[in-house]
Amino acid sequence: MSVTSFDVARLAGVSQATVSRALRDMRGTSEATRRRVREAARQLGYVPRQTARSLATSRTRRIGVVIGELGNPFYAALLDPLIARLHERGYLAVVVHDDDVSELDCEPLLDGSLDGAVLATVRAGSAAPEELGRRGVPFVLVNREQAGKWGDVSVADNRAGATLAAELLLGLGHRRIGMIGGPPDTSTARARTEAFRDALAAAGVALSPGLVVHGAFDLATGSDGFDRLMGAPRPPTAIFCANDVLAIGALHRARSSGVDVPSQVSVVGFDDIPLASLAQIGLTTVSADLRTMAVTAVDLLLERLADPALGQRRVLHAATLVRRATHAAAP
Amino acid sequence: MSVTSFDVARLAGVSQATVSRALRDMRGTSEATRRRVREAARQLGYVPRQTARSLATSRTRRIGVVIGELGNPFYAALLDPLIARLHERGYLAVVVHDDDVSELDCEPLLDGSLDGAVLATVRAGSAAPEELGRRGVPFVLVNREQAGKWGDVSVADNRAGATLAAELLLGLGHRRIGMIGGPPDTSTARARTEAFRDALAAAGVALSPGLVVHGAFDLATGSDGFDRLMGAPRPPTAIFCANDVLAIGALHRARSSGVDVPSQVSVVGFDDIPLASLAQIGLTTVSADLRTMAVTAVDLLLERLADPALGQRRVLHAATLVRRATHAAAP
DNA sequence: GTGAAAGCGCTAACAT
DNA sequence: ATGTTAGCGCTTTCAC
Repeated sequence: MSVTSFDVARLAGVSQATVSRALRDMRGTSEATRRRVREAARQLGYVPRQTARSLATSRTRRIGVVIGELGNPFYAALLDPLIARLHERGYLAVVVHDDDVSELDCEPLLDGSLDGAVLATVRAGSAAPEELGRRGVPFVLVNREQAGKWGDVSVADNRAGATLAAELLLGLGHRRIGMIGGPPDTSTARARTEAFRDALAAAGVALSPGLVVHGAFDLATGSDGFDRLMGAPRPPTAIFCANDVLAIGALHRARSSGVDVPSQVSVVGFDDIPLASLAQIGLTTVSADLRTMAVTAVDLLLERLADPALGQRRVLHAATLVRRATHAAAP
Repeated sequence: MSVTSFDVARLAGVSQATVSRALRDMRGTSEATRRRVREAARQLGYVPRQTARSLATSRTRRIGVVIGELGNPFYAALLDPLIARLHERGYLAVVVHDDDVSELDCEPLLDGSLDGAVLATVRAGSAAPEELGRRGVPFVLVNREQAGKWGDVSVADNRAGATLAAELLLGLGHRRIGMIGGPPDTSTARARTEAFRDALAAAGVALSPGLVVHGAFDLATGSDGFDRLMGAPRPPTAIFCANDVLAIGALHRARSSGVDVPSQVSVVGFDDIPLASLAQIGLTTVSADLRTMAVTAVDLLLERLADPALGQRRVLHAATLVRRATHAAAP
């Protein structure tokens, strides 16, 4: 078929094994033969077959990235630095689409075609971490986490972040506060909702059940949630959204229904995705530093590949408040 | 190491070859043994090694997707349906990052680890198409194209789209019109700019060189371009942007510099990325139907894998005008 | 420093 | 219908 290391060997007048060694600059090959081999390889346009190499070494230099719909700007914002970092460190990203509703098919992660995996969409009931752990596939959880004895973790300090949001709104004099939460089986939605509720409670403010809605982390949930909250008998003067996508959905509906933000109602998000900083949006939000979170996840995983004996690690990224244009004092 | 088809064979009391056949439901295996083999495989948690399979068959069920920074919402909007479609058809996407400035490293596309490639970022001088073509790696160009004797093509009808934009603005009475173009070595920027210029000329309106700026397809170029155009001695009353990202950058600057769109200046984009339809943006643009373009690209490629003798094909997707809130009659 | 040879775990052609 | 055997194209001992 196409050109193999045997062809290169023949042209260079050496054995196939020497070609293999020379091309990988292994010690135990003279500079002279290296040059001859390299020249022969160049002449023939030889590219080592990765599949053969993988079969022989059990390493593929490919990492699986399990992530949701990229139409969701949050996932796009997360995937970007993941891919960039993997690329920098000499790995290719194999994207495994997880629609976040049907159970993930783990087989592509277990068939030996990957050196490890980055899981960005685990839920409370996800089987993948347990499955990968038992089979010895190294992985890291990013963004969302799940208790378990395997896998490193790189997540935002969601509790601290939600507390910052609560303190901002309380400081602005808000007392009737609503929340648009995410899926309760995600660690992010859970931690953010609970910490926000706790922080309000600490100030003697209740997060009234009638002013809390839940749904998927998407624009529609944000829009509909905004409607529901503002349609309540006594609507809130501020809304905390469990992530930016929800918040942007809420702002969308605010605009189309003639509610002014922030004079009538404040809106605060979480994540600080790139969209949030667009002039037209100017969302006040909690920054989780997505880029650092992603880079850390990749680094944790690659360190583990280098040293499988490493203990389980969990990196919590500090959250900071980003004040833009969607918050104001309570009316 | 881990469990192989030999282990399954031993447990099921058959030969390894029979395991291979049974698990793939090949004709020439009795239903009884299939059941036994499947049961043994289940018991052992056997997953066929993809690398071994690939080495034996020269097929990997993986497609490379060469694409730019996903921080750019256009690429995210394009990658989403590409991945989804590949997934639907049983393929995994291996994302090969192309930073759009340094020369792409083709090796991952040539090392036999991919059945084919989708190229989304070709430029006039890109070597990849020629390289892949010569080596017999099937590929498809999506979004941007390049002349050449290999590879199928799935692109928008950029000329027709730009003509629609010109007609819209002319119809609104604009005569002093500016343009923010993209990189001149991309087929999209080129076709859109030229067709726009031609359409204006046909109406006796000149696209004055002083009112045309070029740059990368990013927000910064849109912002800076807007500044430059509006700072001209006689600023335009309408600006056509070669894509939505540029247009959103322009809108961003318009807002922060107190220029009202569309009463003072109209802005029209191209692509209709999801962002364009956000209420806060409401960009009037030309829809290229990204999703269909992506799905078509994948289908063209997979058809070619099934039948390599197929002639070269080029699918042009109709462009339509999407009227939102950034266009108005000339002041 | 280099060559010979034995795998890696499958698929597929060839027997039976 | 099933077993035997020969690859696929590398990496990696083990000799020399």
